[in-house]
Amino acid sequence: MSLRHAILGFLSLRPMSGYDLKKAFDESVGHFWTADQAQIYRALARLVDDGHVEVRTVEQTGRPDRREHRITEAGLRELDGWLTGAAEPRPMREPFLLKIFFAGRLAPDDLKAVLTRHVDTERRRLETLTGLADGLGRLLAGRDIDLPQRLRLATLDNGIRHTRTEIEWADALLEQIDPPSRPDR
Amino acid sequence: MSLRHAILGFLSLRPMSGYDLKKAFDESVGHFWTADQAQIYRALARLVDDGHVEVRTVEQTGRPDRREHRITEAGLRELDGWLTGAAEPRPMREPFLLKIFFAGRLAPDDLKAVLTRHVDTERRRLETLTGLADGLGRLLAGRDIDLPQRLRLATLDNGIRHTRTEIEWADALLEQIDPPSRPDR
DNA sequence: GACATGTATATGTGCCGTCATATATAGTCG
DNA sequence: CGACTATATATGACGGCACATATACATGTC
Repeated sequence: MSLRHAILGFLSLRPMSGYDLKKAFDESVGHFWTADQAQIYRALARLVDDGHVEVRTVEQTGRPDRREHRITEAGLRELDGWLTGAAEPRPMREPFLLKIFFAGRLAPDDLKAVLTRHVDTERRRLETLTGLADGLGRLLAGRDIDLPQRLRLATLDNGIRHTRTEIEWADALLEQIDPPSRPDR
Repeated sequence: MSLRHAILGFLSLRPMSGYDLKKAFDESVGHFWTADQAQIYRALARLVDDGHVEVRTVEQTGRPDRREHRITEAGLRELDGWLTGAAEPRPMREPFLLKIFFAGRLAPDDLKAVLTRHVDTERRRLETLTGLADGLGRLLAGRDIDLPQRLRLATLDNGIRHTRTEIEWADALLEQIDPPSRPDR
């Protein structure tokens, strides 16, 4: 569902080919959304069928021709409807919490290992995200940041906050199940 | 993928029918995992094929017969492998962040409305979760809580923390884009 | 008496996503 | 020279998941 709307979102910024879109997804929303290449092309075909997008072939020399997709008026209306509309109820699925829910049968050391590995993964993710944020921060330093840019930064901030929360939670849980031994009073 | 493992998790606690499993999903992990009824039956069939689960029909009078599923030794090994194994790289997909990413084209009031509605939704979710936690807290008050129970509470705590984080983030963003007017000095 | 709800299992259909693969050319690296 | 990467689009196969629907009986409600 959302994939088509995401594509409309990108096409509202500028006309793009499927190839462009794949790069745009990976480079700009990659930290919270992944899109499969094959699926992008199929979604584009569907958007054209629905009249939300128009295509024209741009011939190129030395490289394959591009199929440039441009959003239509109907497509813009559809996009705005999605943007302002209610959130489609997304099915929550947290595989890691599922593991924790059933991890009572594990040996304590195995459980600790699972949690420690999780913290490591999340720490690495946090570094990636703060790295991205720092990079953008330096790039934009001084200038006044407009609303669209501010919103893009906000999506990054969201990831950073949730990653920090996840690390804090896992650390707290680790301490709970494996209290650091204390000298008796 | 995870659905079969989640089912193995439940069956490691006690033998269950598909109907039991559906209720177990909705009642105990419903706040972070949803499972479709049809999919549960298909997953069970597959688990039986793979030798991870055994079935026997329990005849009942006055109500339909139950097909009781019991985890096998191979199933337990599979479960433990999943529990201790590396997290399968789950594709991140945050539809709301996608909206925010493209929401720069909205009129400021529409954007504020989207964010405000989101905060409301998350606040309601927070109330649900804290309600659940309080209920469990009262139920377990005084007794000593064993590890499996502690882990189940931890999954709830995870949801509460992330929901709080989401609310804080959205509130901060709202203030950023709509600074409360201040009297001039 | 009709209708809804609970118990219980199962199939059909269609969408979406992932992975593999095909095709064609230009440039780069060892 | 051969292998790999980048540019660019497209299809086939397969699996998971959601939603609708079917069946059957008991009990509770208006």
